[in-house]
Amino acid sequence: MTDGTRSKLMAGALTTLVEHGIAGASARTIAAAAGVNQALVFYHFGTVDELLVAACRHGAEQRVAAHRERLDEVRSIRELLDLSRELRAGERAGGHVAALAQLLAGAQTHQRLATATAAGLALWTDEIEEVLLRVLGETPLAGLVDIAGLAKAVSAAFVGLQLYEGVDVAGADAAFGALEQLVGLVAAFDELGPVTARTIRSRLRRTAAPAPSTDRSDRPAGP
Amino acid sequence: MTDGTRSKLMAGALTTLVEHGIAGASARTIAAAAGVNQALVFYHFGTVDELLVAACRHGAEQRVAAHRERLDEVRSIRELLDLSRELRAGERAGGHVAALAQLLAGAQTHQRLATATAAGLALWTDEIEEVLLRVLGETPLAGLVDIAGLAKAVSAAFVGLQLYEGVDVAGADAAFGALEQLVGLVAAFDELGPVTARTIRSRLRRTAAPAPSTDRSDRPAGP
DNA sequence: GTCTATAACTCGATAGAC
DNA sequence: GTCTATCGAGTTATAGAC
Repeated sequence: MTDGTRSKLMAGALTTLVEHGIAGASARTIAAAAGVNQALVFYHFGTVDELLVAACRHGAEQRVAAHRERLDEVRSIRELLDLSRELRAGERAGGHVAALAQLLAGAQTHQRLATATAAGLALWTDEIEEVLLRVLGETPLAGLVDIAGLAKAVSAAFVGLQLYEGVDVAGADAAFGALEQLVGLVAAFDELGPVTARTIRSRLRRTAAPAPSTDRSDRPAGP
Repeated sequence: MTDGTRSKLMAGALTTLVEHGIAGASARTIAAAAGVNQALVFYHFGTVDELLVAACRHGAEQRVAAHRERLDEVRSIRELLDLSRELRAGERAGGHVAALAQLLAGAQTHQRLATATAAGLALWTDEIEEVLLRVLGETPLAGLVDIAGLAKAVSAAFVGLQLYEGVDVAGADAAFGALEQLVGLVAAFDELGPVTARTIRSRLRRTAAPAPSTDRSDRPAGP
């Protein structure tokens, strides 16, 4: 299951993206990382880009599947905070988001990669949306912000923070810290008595944003 | 001022990053975009990487300077929301954040670029931090979250959202929309009577996050 | 399926004329 | 400072032996 030249090449592609970036992801470096002959890239995938597309799909499915159980048992904002810390710690070792970031950078000027990365990211946003709905569903926030949009924002922001961490570790720590404080506030807000929450909710609703949309007209699109 | 081969090359480098990505930013393509001879890249900058470093620095300084006036006159969360919409609209045309995103992707595996992009990003985070301090200073939020960290998070998240927009425009719209609703809530919160705000503040303080740090031990660092 | 060999090309970088 | 010409290395991709 972990073997087979195709799998080795896809895994090699992902590690190459992390170690050499999208600019260094050539058929030769990938094949070297996979421990197979360079010509096999073209035999199995036709082009390097197609290998990257396959690797993106494969990697995203694998990672989401690996975390699904853990995601499904999140029931509160506090637990969500714990999980996000775990995910970040695991990411330091595995570098899966780092690979996605490189693919996303390459996708900006490459139609074929764009649809692939959009699909890969969608796997994450769908999962995150479910969790957010479960966790924020009973919160005053639920009626006031578009949870589906928020899930997308969270995914995209995480990629940006991952890139930032690559050039300024201390800065990224501070950034994550501030966001944790922010989420902690929402949790505290949630833990206020239901009466207080109801009061705040009605007062906010009077002054605040437009009603959240329930549209479903999203998904992929090329540049 | 806009002329001189050096300037043309730096401008050419930035447009090349947007149009061909970091993977396609070669001396030849950059020189073509700048309308000058390929050998001049090496005469003026020694290597392509050094040109990218210079372009990063030049571009960031130029963009921050171009927006400083506008940033300095932001006095409320609502105005901040308006400005962020303007910035995003301008970005669609100019692609300056898109270039930064490509540099950041390249920086993940390139020490020299890492310090340059970290410095470029720091120009933005410093500016954003000032604005956030001015706007959130009197808000209950000020004592509860680290504003410096929040500024870094905002910058990094914006880069991530820019990359996301490159592969899913509708998704990015939804993401930005949700974030606007969220910020709108903070604004509404801010506009509640001071008495209500005080009550909420004290209640939150009891259950919520740790005290914000005032540390200054951040800035650049290589991978 | 996997290997070697190689064609056709682009890359960074330099030498040298002007 | 700017140009042409070019070297050597690395690139995608294919042909053909095994």
